[in-house]
Amino acid sequence: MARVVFERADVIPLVADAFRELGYDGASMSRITERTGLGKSSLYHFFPGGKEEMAAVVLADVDDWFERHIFVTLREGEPHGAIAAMWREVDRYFQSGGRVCLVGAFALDQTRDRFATAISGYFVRWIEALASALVRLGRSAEEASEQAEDIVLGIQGALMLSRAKRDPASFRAALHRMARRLGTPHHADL
Amino acid sequence: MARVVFERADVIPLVADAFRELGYDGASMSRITERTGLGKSSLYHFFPGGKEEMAAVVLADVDDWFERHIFVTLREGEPHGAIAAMWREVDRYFQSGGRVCLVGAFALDQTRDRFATAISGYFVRWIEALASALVRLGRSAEEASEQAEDIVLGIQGALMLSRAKRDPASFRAALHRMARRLGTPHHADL
DNA sequence: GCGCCAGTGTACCGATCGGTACACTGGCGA
DNA sequence: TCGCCAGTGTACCGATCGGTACACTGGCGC
Repeated sequence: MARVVFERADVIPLVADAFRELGYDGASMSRITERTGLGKSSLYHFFPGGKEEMAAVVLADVDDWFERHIFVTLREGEPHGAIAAMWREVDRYFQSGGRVCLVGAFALDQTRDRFATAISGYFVRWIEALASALVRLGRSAEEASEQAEDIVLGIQGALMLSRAKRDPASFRAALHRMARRLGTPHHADL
Repeated sequence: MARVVFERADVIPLVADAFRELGYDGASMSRITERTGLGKSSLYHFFPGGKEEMAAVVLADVDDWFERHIFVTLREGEPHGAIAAMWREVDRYFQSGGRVCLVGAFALDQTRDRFATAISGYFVRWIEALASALVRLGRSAEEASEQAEDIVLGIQGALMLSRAKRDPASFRAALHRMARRLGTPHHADL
């Protein structure tokens, strides 16, 4: 009787998808169970703290992904290349508009208050990292941080709008326009 | 014994606030009850269809507000004035970043699927109305609709970001930058 | 002055919520 | 080979979910 056995690292992305698509309140234990294929006992084995711990871990995992794939490069890499890489990674991570931002989703309702520092930290660090790359490109600190904020806010808005219109393709188009507006090189095929 | 008696029109904005702040799933009947001050019986009296009808009515009410205060003017008014009015009304409606967009909140999770046409219609009509004003300003149809999409998406993103950062003031700042980017006159004091 | 009915409060329904208890299975290290 | 323990399934808990039933109140139209 071949039984499927998971370990924690396998489970996190599955739980993340459930929260991302359903929201914190919409993701009931039974729905998480359905989507992940794990029973409640397995879920509570990995996350003794229950739903709240699941969400916290998932949030930290998302943050870690962005930190490693985008923020670090933005802070330390060659700015033009780092920004071009950001466009690529953002498009990839959000599956060209097929996926919404978990952090953004949590930010909108009262869930924000449970995870306030994680949520604001994610956005603040993204903006600061991007601004630092822009500063290294010669822009003033003020201009850089305004532009960085506009980009991050634009990505979130583009995700929401493409989902609202059921038009994932509009996400990529918006990404292209933002890249052009920023005035840094980017891959035409993104 | 002075008892408070509501009528339907009074109740809609109260229910709207509950959904806006809690999301569809987060807004349980008991929480709607607390926030509105109405008992369940009164709520079901006004909305026999329950939660789903409440959300549908509230969505239609928001749509109607934007249609009357923003979209109509955008479609038919003098373009510069109409766009300037849009900035003002948007800032007012969203209480300078103190309030999130109900339609956007519903768009992110599975709630979108319940109210798909209402949600996409709201954004599509906003974008088209704004684009029409820009066309009347002499911009090409393509340029106008791209710029309109960027503005609407930017407003949504700015709302989300200001809430995530707990920094309502950043919403106004983002609004100002968008207005400047659009290149149409707007009130400096918004 | 009286009847109607919009609006309300209270009590209740079965279903689902998040969470716990506990017995079990099977692969891996000693 | 055997014991341990990470991982699992099943059954259950009280609380809360969305929704219903029904009696009541009081202002407005006649």
